Order: sequence, then structure tokens, then C-alpha cells
Amino acid sequence: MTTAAPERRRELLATAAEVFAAQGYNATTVRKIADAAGMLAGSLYYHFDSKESMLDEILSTFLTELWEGYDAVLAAGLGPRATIGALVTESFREIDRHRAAVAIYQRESRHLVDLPRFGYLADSQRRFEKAWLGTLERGVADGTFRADLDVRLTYRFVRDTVWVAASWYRPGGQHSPEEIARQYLSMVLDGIAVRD
Amino acid sequence: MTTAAPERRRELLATAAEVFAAQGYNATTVRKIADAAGMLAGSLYYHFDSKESMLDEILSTFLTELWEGYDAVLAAGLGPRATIGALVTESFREIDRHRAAVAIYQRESRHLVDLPRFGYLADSQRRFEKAWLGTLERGVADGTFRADLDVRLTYRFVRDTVWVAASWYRPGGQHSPEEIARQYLSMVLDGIAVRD
Amino acid sequence: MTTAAPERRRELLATAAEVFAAQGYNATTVRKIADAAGMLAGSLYYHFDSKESMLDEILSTFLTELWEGYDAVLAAGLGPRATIGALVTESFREIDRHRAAVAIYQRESRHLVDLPRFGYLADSQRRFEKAWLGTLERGVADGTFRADLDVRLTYRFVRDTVWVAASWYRPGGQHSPEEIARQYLSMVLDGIAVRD
Amino acid sequence: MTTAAPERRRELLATAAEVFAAQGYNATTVRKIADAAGMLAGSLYYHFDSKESMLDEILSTFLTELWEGYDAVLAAGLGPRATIGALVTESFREIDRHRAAVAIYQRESRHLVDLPRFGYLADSQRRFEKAWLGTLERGVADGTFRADLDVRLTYRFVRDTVWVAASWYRPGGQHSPEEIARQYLSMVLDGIAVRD
DNA sequence: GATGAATGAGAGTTCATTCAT
DNA sequence: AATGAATGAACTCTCATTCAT
Repeated sequence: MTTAAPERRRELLATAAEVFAAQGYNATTVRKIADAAGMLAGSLYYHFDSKESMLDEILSTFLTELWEGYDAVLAAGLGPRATIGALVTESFREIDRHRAAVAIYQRESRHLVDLPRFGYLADSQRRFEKAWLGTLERGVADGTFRADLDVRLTYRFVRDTVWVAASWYRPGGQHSPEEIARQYLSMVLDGIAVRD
Repeated sequence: MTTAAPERRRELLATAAEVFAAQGYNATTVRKIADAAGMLAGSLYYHFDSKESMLDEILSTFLTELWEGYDAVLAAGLGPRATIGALVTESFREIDRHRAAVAIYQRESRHLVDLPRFGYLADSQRRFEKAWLGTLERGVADGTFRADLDVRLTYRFVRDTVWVAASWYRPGGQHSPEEIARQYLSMVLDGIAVRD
Repeated sequence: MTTAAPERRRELLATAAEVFAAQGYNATTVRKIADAAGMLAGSLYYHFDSKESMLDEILSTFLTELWEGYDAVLAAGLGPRATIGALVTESFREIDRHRAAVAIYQRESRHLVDLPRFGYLADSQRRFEKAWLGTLERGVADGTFRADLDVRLTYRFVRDTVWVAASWYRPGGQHSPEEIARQYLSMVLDGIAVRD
Repeated sequence: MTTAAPERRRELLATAAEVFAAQGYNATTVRKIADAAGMLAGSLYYHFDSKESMLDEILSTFLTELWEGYDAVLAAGLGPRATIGALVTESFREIDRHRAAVAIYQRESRHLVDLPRFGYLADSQRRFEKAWLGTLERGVADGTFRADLDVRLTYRFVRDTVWVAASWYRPGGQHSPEEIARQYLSMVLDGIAVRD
């Protein structure tokens, strides 16, 4: 069941992800997903064990791809400023590719972490914090970033702003992910105030 | 039914708000609220018409108070930079006072807007956008803020970062709302990079 | 929930037991039980956690009472023949009192033993075998029962015949439990053939 | 569909019978049967019209063979004691040959009798009762069996004990059907108590 | 003000069955 | 002969809500 006809599976997961993102996981009934996929509710169970396993597959697929990108950035040995830049750009690219999954992640991960099945969310969060916080701290240490900022607070602001963009971003809109990343980095790195 | 013992009412709403914020509105059963309040599910209906009406009262109370604060700031006739500063500070104060309501608002408002009963959410969003976007635009016009930024994008980033803080902020923690506001403003206005 | 209004609970369990006995546990829908009880299916869940917990309570209540009777017999210190007689009589009394539960036990216990929740069924079976087999062996040892019989085989025959009676026995019919016990004992102890 | 490859058909029915016997007809899904047969659920429908028709074929095949044996015994013109002996022996031989079918019959026949399709079960039960009860009555009349027994009760006990053996009998175990029959007859005819 | 019991709509899921390939 | 995908009815269970007491 896992290997056969992976295209149909992917289609159905994409459909489910859209509905989850639009209505929330709890408010999404299996019937709504089936409607969107043009089949009956029971038919989904030929492809998936449960509603939860659809969610699981959506999130784990997304996180796997996200970490491929992040790991490449982190392995490149860039300086703090370039690393932050690359992480932000990569993040907006992931939002571009997995908008629905990111939106679902944002909304549901806090509750899901408690379920054993979604333990990998906690792992991912830890790695995420380590990557961002570590880069910020390196930047403070080498004089790239201001020393008078609370690094932990800064991390939270940066993290949230990047990902919350999934809630309004529409792929194919007027801003490319790279353009959004550039604007965002300009704001966060240099500030919105005009320099004296 | 609406007039009797307004304190009990407020207590129950505070309880409900905590549970809604912790578990999400849909995932919160009336029974959980009743458990938290030390009564049986049916008993809540002596105080409130429905689960939805509790949510309504929580959100409208919050927004009413929020706009009292915002309107005072906007009426003060401050310059763009001071206005942004005052709005941010006021926002973190609201988060401090209505953490649960803000978290609920963040998570549920997108879906609620479509319900006639929650039409005031859309009104509030419009006023909100007008206040922030207007201030940013005034600041660009008078040279306070950089002209090369996409104002609309900047507005979205600022708006989201401020409010998403409700998801991790804990009243009584190590940071006062004013301290958080100062750090946040420092980051957004001046950037995190050291100036050459 | 467990202590309040125990009469209603007992009524509902009696109803459920009748339906389980008549149609089999699997084939019994919660709706059928509710119909028989004059309520809607969902209402049963105010009283019980699940269909399975109804079954559990039916069987454990029955076994508890059964063992009260058996233990009294076993503690009386009777000889093998009298013990067998008393156990048989007690068994038919239990069938008279818990006909439905016995029928359910007969039909479902083999599958239920595997579920952790019904582990007590296995315990009971072991005690049961020990009581009957031990008495038969004592009787063979002291010359009460024939030495040329396979005791284990005899135990199985006796055990099954007694309990399978639940499938045709109707309380209030023409035979009292004591009368059936007497006939049954006469057959098993002395045989149906006329003695030469 | 019915005529092609009768061996495969028999194999599949044997497989289905094992699963029905082990798990119960209702609890047996068509998928479980297909798994055990090494095919997919839908494929079974090439061979059989429905799950019920498999059950039907299993039971009717068994009963046909059973009655061949019984009829031979009844036609032999033996005395009551020898007839009972031959019927018991024949019954245990049937259990040896059709253990699964007998177990299914024991568990399901009560419910199936009501379905028109399984009307032959009722016929068989009537013939069965006539054969056994008639033999017992003949035996009482000619002084072979004790006159003080309730014949109907005795019939029930004998009938049930014989067939319920299918629930614990394992072909190829330490007791041959003939050995079990001998032990059983010894118990029922002469009793387990030592004669004074 | 609160309880206990019930309602009824709808949720996720299962499963016998169908059918084009 | 067998597969893969789908159907549709029915199932167990949940939950917001009602209401007599």
C-alpha cells in the first residue's frame, strides 16, 4: 500500500493538505477531503489508515524536505549573516513549495507534539532552535549582530515572522519567495527606520 | 440570564478562554470547560446560550478593550515613529492582559470572519490595517522610514510578529510587556545587524 | 458514573445481556441495545464508556457471583461425590440467575481472553479447571470414581455439558435448576444404561 | 463460475472454514479469508457470490456428509444401545473430518436458522432430534435405558456434549475419534461413579 | 444555579461488494 | 484468475444542546 501508485497517494495528500490548511485539522471532516478528491469518505481508507496518518504523512514529508534544504545551508560553512540570509531564503522557498503543510504545521504542531506518533515534531523543533539560535549567537560573538539584543527573544521573533507568512502567502502571487526573503532580511537586519 | 452575577460570568469566560487557547476552539468540548469550572456540562447553559456565544463574548470583550487603547494612541497625534512605538507597546500590554483571547483570536479569526455573528472581526481587521499601514505610509512620506521597503509586506510582518508572541508569552515571566516591546522595536526599527 | 444510580445501570446491562445472548456480541449493534432499552444509541454512552465495557461489566459481575457460590462449595470440605453434586447444582443455579451472561460467556470467551481487559477470564478458567479436575482426581484416588476413565476428557465433557445448558434453558420453565441438576448428576454419575 | 476448478474451490472453502471457526463468522472479514488464501479480497468474488454463500457451502457440504454416515447407522437396524454407540462414534468421526464446519455450526446455526437460505439447518435439526430421541425412547421402552430419566433432557445433554467437543478437539492429537467416543460412551452409559 | 439523563446530528472508520483492467 | 480502486451502508462513538427536577 505504501509503494504502489505513489502518484495517487500524493494527489490525495495534496488535496487533504489544502483542506486541512483552509479549515483546520479538527474542523476538517474526512468527508470534506473525500468531496474535494471526488470520491466517497470510505474510499480514502483504501489509501490511508486514518485521518491522522494523512496528517502525519503531510507533515513528515514536508519536514524531510525542509531539512534537506536547511542541512545544505548549514553545511556550507557560511558566516552568520550569510547563514541567516540563506536560512530565511530557504524558508520562504519551502513556504512556496509546501504552503499548506507549513500552515498546518503552524496551527497544529503545538498539540501534536504530545502524541507519540508525532514525536519527530519535537525533534525538528529542537534542531530548528539550535540552528537559528546558534547562528544568532555566533553573529553576536563575532560582532556581526548587535550585542544588546536578547538573543532568545530575537530568535522567537524571527522564527515566527518567517513561518507565519504561510498564512497569507499565495504561490504564484506578485512576490517570489526570493523577493519576500530579500525584503524581510532587509527589515530584520537593517531595520525599517532611516539611518541618521 | 444575562444580568445575573456578572462576576461568575467573567470567571467562567476566563476559564473557557484558557481552555480554548490551550486546546483550540473546535477541540475544546463543553465538558472540558465545565470540568475546569467545577460543574457539569449542562450547567454552563444556565449562563450562556452556546459554546459559540462564549467565544463571541471572549473575543468581543478583548477587541473592545484593545480598541480603547489603540484609539487613545491614535488620538494622541504623535509622529510615525512614536506612534508605531506606542502601538507595539500597547499590543504587548494587551497580550499581557488577554493572553488567552489573543491566542484564540490568532488561531480562529480566519475561519470565524465568515460567520455573520463575528462580522465585527472583519471590521476590526480593517481598522487595524488602516491604523498600521497608515502610520507606516506617513513615516515613509516624511522620511522617518525607509522608502525602499514594500510597505504592505512590512505591515504584514510587523502585525504577525507582534501577535504571534501571544503563543509563547507567559504573563509573570521574566520579560515585562514593556521590555518585550522595547526589544522588538529595537529590532524592527534599527535592525539586528551592527551598523558600519 | 460508576456509583450513581446503580439501578438504571443494572437494568441497561440486563437489557444488553439479553441482546448479546440472543444475537451474539459482534452482531449486536449499539442501536439494537438502545432500541431494546427505549433510548437512542448515543444515550448509552452517558452510562457506559463503550460497548465493550458493557460486555466487561456483564461478564465480570457474573463471574464474581459465580465464584462466591463455588468458593462456598469448595470451602465446605465435602467428599468428591458431594462436591461434584454441589458444583453442578450451583452451576445450574447460576445459569438460572445469569442465563444471558452464561450464554455470552460460552460464545465469546475464547476470543475475549486475548484482550488484556478480559484477562480475568483466563484466571477464572484456570481456577475452574483446578476445582473440577481436582475434585475428579480426588474421587478417583479414594475410589469414588472409576479409575479407567481419562480424567481430563471427563472434565471436559462434564464442564461443557453443564454450561451448554444455558443455550436452551429458560428460567421459569418446567424444570427448576435443582431438578435439572439432579437429572444431570444421575446421568453422569450412574449412567443412562440400566445396570445388570 | 461454479464448475471451474473444483479443487481450488474446496481449498478456498477449507481456508474460509478455518477462519470462520477461529474467529466467528461475523468477526471474519472477507479480507482475512483472502489473506489466508494468499489473494485480495475482491478476488474471492470470482469464486463465490458472497461471504454468506461460502458459509452456506461449508455447512451444507458438512451436513450432507454427516447424514450419509447417520443414515447408514440408522438403516443398520441395530438395538438402542448399539445405535447410540454408533451415532456417537460417527459424530466424533465427523468432528475429526470437519472440525471447522462443526465449530461453525455450533456457534452460528441458532441465528442462521431464521434465514430462508439456511432452512435446511432446521430440517437437519428435526431429523437429528428424531433419530436420537427415538433411539433413547426405544431404549427406555425395551429396558435398555433407565426409565426414571427425563428423555428430552437426556437427549439435550448428550447432543450438546458430543458436538461441543469440536471446540477443543484437535485432529491428530493424542485421542483418536474412536477413543474419544469410547470414553464418552462409557461415561454416559455407565456413569463415572464406581458401582457398589 | 446546578444536576442527571437524554437527544440527535454527525464524526471517523469498517467492510461486503463491484468492476474495469 | 486476480488486482486495484472505489462504493455505500452501517457501525461505534462524540458532543453541543435540552430539560425536568
